[in-house]
Amino acid sequence: MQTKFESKLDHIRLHYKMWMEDSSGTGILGDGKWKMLKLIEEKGSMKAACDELGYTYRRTWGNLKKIEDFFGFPLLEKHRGGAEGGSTQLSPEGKRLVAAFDRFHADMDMVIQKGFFTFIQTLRS
Amino acid sequence: MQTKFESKLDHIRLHYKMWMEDSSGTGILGDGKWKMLKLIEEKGSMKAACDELGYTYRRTWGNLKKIEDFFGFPLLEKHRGGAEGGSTQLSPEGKRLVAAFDRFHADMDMVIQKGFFTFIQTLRS
DNA sequence: CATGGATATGCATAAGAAAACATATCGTTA
DNA sequence: TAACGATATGTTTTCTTATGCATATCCATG
Repeated sequence: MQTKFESKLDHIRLHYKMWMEDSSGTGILGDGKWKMLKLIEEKGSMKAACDELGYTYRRTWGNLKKIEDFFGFPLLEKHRGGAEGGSTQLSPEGKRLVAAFDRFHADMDMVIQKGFFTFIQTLRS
Repeated sequence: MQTKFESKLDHIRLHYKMWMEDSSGTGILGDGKWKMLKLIEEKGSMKAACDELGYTYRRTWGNLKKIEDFFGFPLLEKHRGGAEGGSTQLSPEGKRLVAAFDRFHADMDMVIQKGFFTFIQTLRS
């Protein structure tokens, strides 16, 4: 055993969250909404996406409204009625936003894991 | 105006949190405890640090206990009694842990800000 | 050896977020 | 044109987590 920390280091798991707020502190985009937007696009439906992620429709609807309220234009194209009851997909802007965050998130995943590895090594030696 | 996003981009602020958990999901170290540990060392007292950060002593005490319970050795050297009532400072292990997290956090601050800048630029062009 | 002020810790309460519940609306299709 | 299923949104309940409160303990110093 090198340092007192040694025996515990393997049991430490890193987590992180990134999110964006407007100047009043309202949450605009974070991991939760990001995943939700992606899944909505995949499923073609808010309800289906909520069911899969285990979120309540009510909450999701409110959260997504915040983003659109902030930007002032829709990120989602929602349709009501029809045989399927309705459907939802990303607007072109929604797609752009998600794609940008995809990239950002992928980059950060990489550097943060690397930084964490260094952190653990520091405590080890 | 280049894209629909343009007028809002200046009002978006990035936030992030990093924290570590043990395998049962108990929070070990994160921004809150990290800042608290640093301030305790600076002030030489848990109470003084809590007052400055606006945290309740009760909560802080409980949070710090979790870390020490996880590691199984003290990160703080606490002293009760005396003219000053008591005092607290970091143990050598506490200092090591804080120093390692300092470095980690500084590195991440840099890359995340850089990544965020790129994210905004992506939406701008 | 009495005092003061910080540490130590249980417990009761309040605040805030999420879940649950309830209903209305919409519009395509059978 | 009746019905179905998803979107839309207000209201209530639940739960987690922080806060507040109370009280005990400790011990260098005057």
